Amino acid sequence: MIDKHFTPHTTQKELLEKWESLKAFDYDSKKPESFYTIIMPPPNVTGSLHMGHALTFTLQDILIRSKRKLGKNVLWQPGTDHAGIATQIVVERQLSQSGLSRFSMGREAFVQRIWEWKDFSGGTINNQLRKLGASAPWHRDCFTMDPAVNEAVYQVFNRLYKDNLLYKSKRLVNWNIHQQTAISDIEVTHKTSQDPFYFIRYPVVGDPTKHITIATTRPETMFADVAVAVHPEDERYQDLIGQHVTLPLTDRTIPIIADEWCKSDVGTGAVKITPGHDFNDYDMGLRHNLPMLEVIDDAGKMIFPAHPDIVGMDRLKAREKISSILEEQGFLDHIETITHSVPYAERSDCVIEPRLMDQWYVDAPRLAHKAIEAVVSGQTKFVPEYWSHTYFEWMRNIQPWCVSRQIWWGHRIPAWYGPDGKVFVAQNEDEAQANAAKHYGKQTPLVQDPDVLDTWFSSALWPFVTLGWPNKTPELAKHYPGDVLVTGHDIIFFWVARMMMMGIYIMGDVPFKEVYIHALVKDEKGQKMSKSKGNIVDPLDLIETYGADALRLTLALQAAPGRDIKFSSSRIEGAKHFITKLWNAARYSLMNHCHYDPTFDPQSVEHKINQWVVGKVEKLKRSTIESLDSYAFHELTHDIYHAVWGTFCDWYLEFTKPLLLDDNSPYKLETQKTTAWALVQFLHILNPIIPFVTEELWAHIHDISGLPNPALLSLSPFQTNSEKSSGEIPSIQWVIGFIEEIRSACTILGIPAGTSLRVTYYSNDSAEAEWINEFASIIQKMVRLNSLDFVNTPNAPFEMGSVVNPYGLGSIFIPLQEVLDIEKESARLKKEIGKLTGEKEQMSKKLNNQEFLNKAPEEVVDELKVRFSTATQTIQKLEQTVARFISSSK
RNA sequence: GGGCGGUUAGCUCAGCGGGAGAGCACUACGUUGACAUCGUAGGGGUCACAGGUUCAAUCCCUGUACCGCCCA
Repeated sequence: MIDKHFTPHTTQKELLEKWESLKAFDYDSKKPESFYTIIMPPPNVTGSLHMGHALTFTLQDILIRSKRKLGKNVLWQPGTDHAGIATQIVVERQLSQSGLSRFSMGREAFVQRIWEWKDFSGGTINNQLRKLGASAPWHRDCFTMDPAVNEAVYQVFNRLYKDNLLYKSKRLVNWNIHQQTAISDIEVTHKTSQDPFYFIRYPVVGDPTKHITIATTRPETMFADVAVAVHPEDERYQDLIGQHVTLPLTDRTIPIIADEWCKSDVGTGAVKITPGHDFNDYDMGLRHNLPMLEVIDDAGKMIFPAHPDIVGMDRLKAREKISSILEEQGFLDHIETITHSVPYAERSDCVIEPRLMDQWYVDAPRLAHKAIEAVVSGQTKFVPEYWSHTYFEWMRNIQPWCVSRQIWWGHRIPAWYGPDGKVFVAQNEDEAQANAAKHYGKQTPLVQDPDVLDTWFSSALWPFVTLGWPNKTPELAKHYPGDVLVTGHDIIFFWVARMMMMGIYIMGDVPFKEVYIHALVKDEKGQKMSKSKGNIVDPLDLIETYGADALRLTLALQAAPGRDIKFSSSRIEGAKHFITKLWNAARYSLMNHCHYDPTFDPQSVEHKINQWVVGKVEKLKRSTIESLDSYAFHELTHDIYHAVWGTFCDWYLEFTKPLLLDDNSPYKLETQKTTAWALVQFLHILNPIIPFVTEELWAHIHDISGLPNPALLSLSPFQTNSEKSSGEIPSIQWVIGFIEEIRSACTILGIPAGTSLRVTYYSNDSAEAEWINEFASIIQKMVRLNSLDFVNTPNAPFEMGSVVNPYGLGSIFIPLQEVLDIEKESARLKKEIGKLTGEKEQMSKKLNNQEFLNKAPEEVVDELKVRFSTATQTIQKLEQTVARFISSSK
């Protein structure tokens, strides 16, 4: 017999080893020609598993395991990402502890150091995913910095360059001072902040009595001012537009210009224009053909032509200093406090400094066009659909994508420069040299661009480079486009959009047919989990404490579209209890020799209770597949949860106890086989969600049933019997209601548990007579009755101290003599009458409404009529009883 | 400022045109030969507010309030 409790630890360990040694989930392209593909969004190679990973990979694994069991040749392509800046930051921090920096080490040694770190910690996350139960073909693992991927990245870079979709340009970029690199728009976050708002007087040229007062949060950048702008309709400044002002502390004069962008109600309505250090000003500078000046260097320090007193200072320190200089010299009008938003670098938490620089850009607006079309036309669908709005919103306003990064960890840009700065973009250095020789007419030394590519550049190619592109591999032919990309909404811009653009550009087809966007995992209070808040829940701790199955089940139960998951321990405890329940149901079945017979035909069963459970299980199997196809993970899991706990454990197993205990029952063997069959079906359905415990039980069932060692449950096909849908079995539903009715009455009346009950059912309905007769022993057992009789008359007699409970077409009669508390019973009946009367009134209102009868569908009207008459009869019966109580007690 | 989502039982959330649901928590009873990580039953909700559409609205539409997220 199997143990009393499921022990996740041992099972997980054993099964992981078994799956590994059997190469259970390895990919074989020769398998059936019906494919199912998910490309794993690659996690950071040196990262470790967090709750977001746990959710996304659990959902993907549920899809993959389900499709595998439904007979598809599945490919769940694993892989990891080099995560340029993030990884470099980690290694730089390690170095700084021993007083080193990347600059002191030099590029080659530093990159070598990162590779060492990658080799050391690189397997971690994949191993953690294995612990979660992820059934990926790990032998196909890919890394974004693999030589093959590097080749592909270079090829795409070259192709984009030749097609004029990639170019180098001097523009304003988001400069990360700490990392000394440019970053893209979406790596910048804006934080609301309260800061001083400086009002500064700029004297008007030619009229010493006049000045224009501008307001700014960044006075230190004034030395790069090239204009003052006002709104063209701002009445205060009409006479000044076109005139010039002297830039305080300098002898430069700059024009006053008019531009619609200016907001008259912010500050004084006049704003200084610094195209070299502000994005809005940069755009205005282009519109008005203004020069662009710089006063801050790449380390955030002030440079010439700033005031000599602040040159060399950090820009934030310089701000205070220049404010006091302005005040001394009488230019500072006053200072207010303003609430505004300040751009920060997401990863290093420092204020972004917009700077003018040469960077490589991908012409995203041109690539976006087809990527938008693909979603409009439905080639790629978002689930839930509304996320497409977010996608469209971003794609339609997309800016050129800055892809160069001034860091060392990543794909070095395949561009080489000649002595005169002429650029040679090539697949490799040899090719660049050859081109240079052709260009210069002789061998010429070249220098490779020092920058690397944005990590997302390689991630964007992931859906096809992992399949072998640019080689024409069988995998590429079979698995592109993939079926679905599963990810969180925070990643739509990063992954989805870029994969779409690159997939369509390179492959001529979308990278996936559907994008399933799931929620984010938050803490118990709904706050984002973060290290600084200290509210991180570690999925590995949860696996340790509750088991991987419990974690997976918890996440799946809560994965309703559009809602974030608030994670709490009470939830995962509930999931663990479910697993225990399943385990015990199996244990009980095996104790009762419910041996599994693979040749058993569930459609052949004769006992109604067996027919009933077969019908329920078949229905569950069908709904499971439907839920899966619509990514309704929570629906799927809830359905199974209630089928196992409610239908199977609470009713079926209790119902069949008398059949199993009676050695003479002609239905004993059938019931044993049905029980085992149902259990095995549950294991099949549950396997994709909770793979460990189901696999373990599957082995036990085969073992105890005397069957040979079976194939893994995870690899055993799951079949549905869609055409044979067993109809409802009305008798069982009736009996369940009957039992509930008696139990409820007993509890409400406070009947002591041990009271011996002799129940009689009064009805003149022949079907009900049959059902009572058929299920008498089962009912007696489940409600613990001493006897259950049937009398073929519609009305139960009135007897003082007895309960008469209307049920079905008749009445349940329970003599209680001295045990019954008349007061309680009257109260119970009156409450019931009140409730029913309310319902009845509402129904009669509808039934008296001619328009309802005319316009409502027939079945709705019919159903209401039935409910109305039932309620009417029940009320009548209840009122009779109450009336008798009253008359008897007088 | 623009966009998206949310407001349903004490808590966390399903449902989304025709009888208000689940899990957890709570109360009472219960060691009936799988399970106390359990069983049985019970209490608890003008489905944010105001209009509208409809025979019928928690569900659709409009507006208001509050909460959250994204973008500028």
